[in-house]
Amino acid sequence: MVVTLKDVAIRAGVSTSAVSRTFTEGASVSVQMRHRVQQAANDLGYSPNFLARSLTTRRTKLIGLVSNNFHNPIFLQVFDLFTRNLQDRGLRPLLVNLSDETDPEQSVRMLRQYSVDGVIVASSTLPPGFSKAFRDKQIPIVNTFGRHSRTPDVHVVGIDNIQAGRMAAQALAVRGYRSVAFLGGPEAATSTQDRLTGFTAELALHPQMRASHSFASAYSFAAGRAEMLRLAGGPLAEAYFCGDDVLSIGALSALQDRGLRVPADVGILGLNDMEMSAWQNIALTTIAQPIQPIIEASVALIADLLEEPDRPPQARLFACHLVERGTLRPCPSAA
Amino acid sequence: MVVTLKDVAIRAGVSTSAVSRTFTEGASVSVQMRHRVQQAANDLGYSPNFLARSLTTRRTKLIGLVSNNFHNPIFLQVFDLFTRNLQDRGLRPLLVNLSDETDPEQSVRMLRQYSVDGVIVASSTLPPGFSKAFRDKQIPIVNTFGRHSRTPDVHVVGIDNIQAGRMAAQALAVRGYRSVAFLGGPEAATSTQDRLTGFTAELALHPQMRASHSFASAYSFAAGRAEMLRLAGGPLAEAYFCGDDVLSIGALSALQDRGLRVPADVGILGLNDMEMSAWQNIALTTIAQPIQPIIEASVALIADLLEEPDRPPQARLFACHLVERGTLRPCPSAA
DNA sequence: GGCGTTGCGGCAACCGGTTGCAAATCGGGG
DNA sequence: CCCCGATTTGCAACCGGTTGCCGCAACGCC
Repeated sequence: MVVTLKDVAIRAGVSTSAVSRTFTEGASVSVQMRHRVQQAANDLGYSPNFLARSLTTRRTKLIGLVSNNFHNPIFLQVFDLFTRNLQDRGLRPLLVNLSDETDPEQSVRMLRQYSVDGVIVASSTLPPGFSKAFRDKQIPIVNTFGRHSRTPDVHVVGIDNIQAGRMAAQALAVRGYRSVAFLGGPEAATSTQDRLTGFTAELALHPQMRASHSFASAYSFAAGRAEMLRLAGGPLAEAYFCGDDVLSIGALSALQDRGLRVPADVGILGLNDMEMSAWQNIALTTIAQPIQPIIEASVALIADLLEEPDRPPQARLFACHLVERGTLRPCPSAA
Repeated sequence: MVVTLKDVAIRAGVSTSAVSRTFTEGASVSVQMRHRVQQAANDLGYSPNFLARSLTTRRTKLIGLVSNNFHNPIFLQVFDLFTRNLQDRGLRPLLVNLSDETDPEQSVRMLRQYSVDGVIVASSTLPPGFSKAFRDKQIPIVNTFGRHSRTPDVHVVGIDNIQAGRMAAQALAVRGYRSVAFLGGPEAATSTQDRLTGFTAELALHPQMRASHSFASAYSFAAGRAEMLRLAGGPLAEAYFCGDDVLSIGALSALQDRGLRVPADVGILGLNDMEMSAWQNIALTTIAQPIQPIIEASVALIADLLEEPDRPPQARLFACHLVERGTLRPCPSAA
């Protein structure tokens, strides 16, 4: 049914080694032999079985791509970029949905059973023990969008969330807002904590500003909207730095419901710059994560780790920048 | 380094067959033996290598998940549902990004090289010849969101786009719109063609209605916006049935720019009911595809095909329903 | 012509499992 | 106690490849 190495060998009248070698980069075969084998292989429509090959080479070129957030629209771009970049290097993403119900342990075992060459976790909330399980088995792992740390226990690629928090505070300060607030994502997420830390630290340098904070239950539209509706029951701040774009848009919708105008009555600042934030009927002012460079770096890193697995864990961080649209009042210095 | 079957066999003092059998469903092993082996396996932290196993069983439990649209936000839900449903059945999605640049032929070969048990193509624009390549190799394939046909050459799960087009026309007719238009996706997409066909056919039953149509260059916000901006250069219809939600939102943004109010000045009807359409600051009236049932059925179908590959190709279609929100004027009968 | 290199190709073992078959074991009935 | 059938276990071949090692032939050189 399916054409194997042996079939090709028989048809070409050579040994199986010869066939194997013509399909192996840099193996010692003469041009004539290679030609003859390729002829036979073409006739039969042969192509080598990667899985059988992996048994001896110990390389599957499979990369586990793990995410636990399939609701934030930003992840569509993320998947697009990951798959393209991996494919360009001849690597194949084995997608794992690590939603709340699924047991991390089990995913770890599963990925090992498929002999993945490496794992990319695209999440700002890596389950504890997850990375360790892979390190113990010498499987390269990269945590994209992970937590910044000077001494990470796993390779991290992403942004410095503390710095992003500071940038948000500065953006609000320079626009003359006096009372501001942080509307964060889930309190337990490290990204939320870090952004708040940076935000608060920077505001401490501006004693004239009053700050407060609260948390949404998830990085989602519904959660952002619910939290802003709750806040609108009392006195509002002049501007809100939301933990994420999708939260921001939820908040915008709540404000709109309450008859408040943005940015005239309340300012909103997001973080991520997902595609929808640029939609003209949303026009969210936001702090952009450079997603493309982050993902390119992640894939480059995992590819390097396949060659050199013992490189010590390191955090590779990219700078954010503010994208000015229509949800904060203009910067006086620009005016 | 890595624990193998043989290691377990030695530690338990039994043959490798015995070990293999304790890890095989329904194999003939005594309870004592199973116990003894499991003990040894636990001590060593052994779990079987799926890829090596697949060599003899000819089952990898890998399913190729192919998409060529990573820009339509609806696909985030699609991926979420696919991965969960596949995982629940012990199947693993090997993700393939079949973007414009990538050669379909190559993807086919790649998937064969990884010995996928089956392939799901989540696309309304399956590249020609794609399905044939798999059928020739006896690899089960399901085309989710594929084209309806009474005699499909591949299993299709999705909606009847012609019917959906009719439903759109009815929805506009019953709301008393007299001049309507179809703002479709790319003209070459079968989904676009079918929706237009149904739309036109239904309107033929309403001689008092005037209809026209045009196409956006892609199923994207930018394309929808650009096309509506172009249309707004001339006289507009009273209502537009857009090929897709993301097009609709682009169109909404264009109308807003032109100072037109929806639904007071122009009506917009989408198709898909993606998450963002329900966002209160968008509130798109749209025809909902029952995505969850479609994907559940797709996964169930591919699972069945693994057992019974020769089942003749069939189209499994689900009914759509209208979701009333804020972009069409109310239905007089409801008033 | 003899000899040392060099390059190429085949043999056979191996990667980590599964499985048909036959041998070993066990229990029960006569 | 023996025989028979059912159950359990081990042997060895096999899945589809790769690769270390050795032999062979061709080549260049003296």
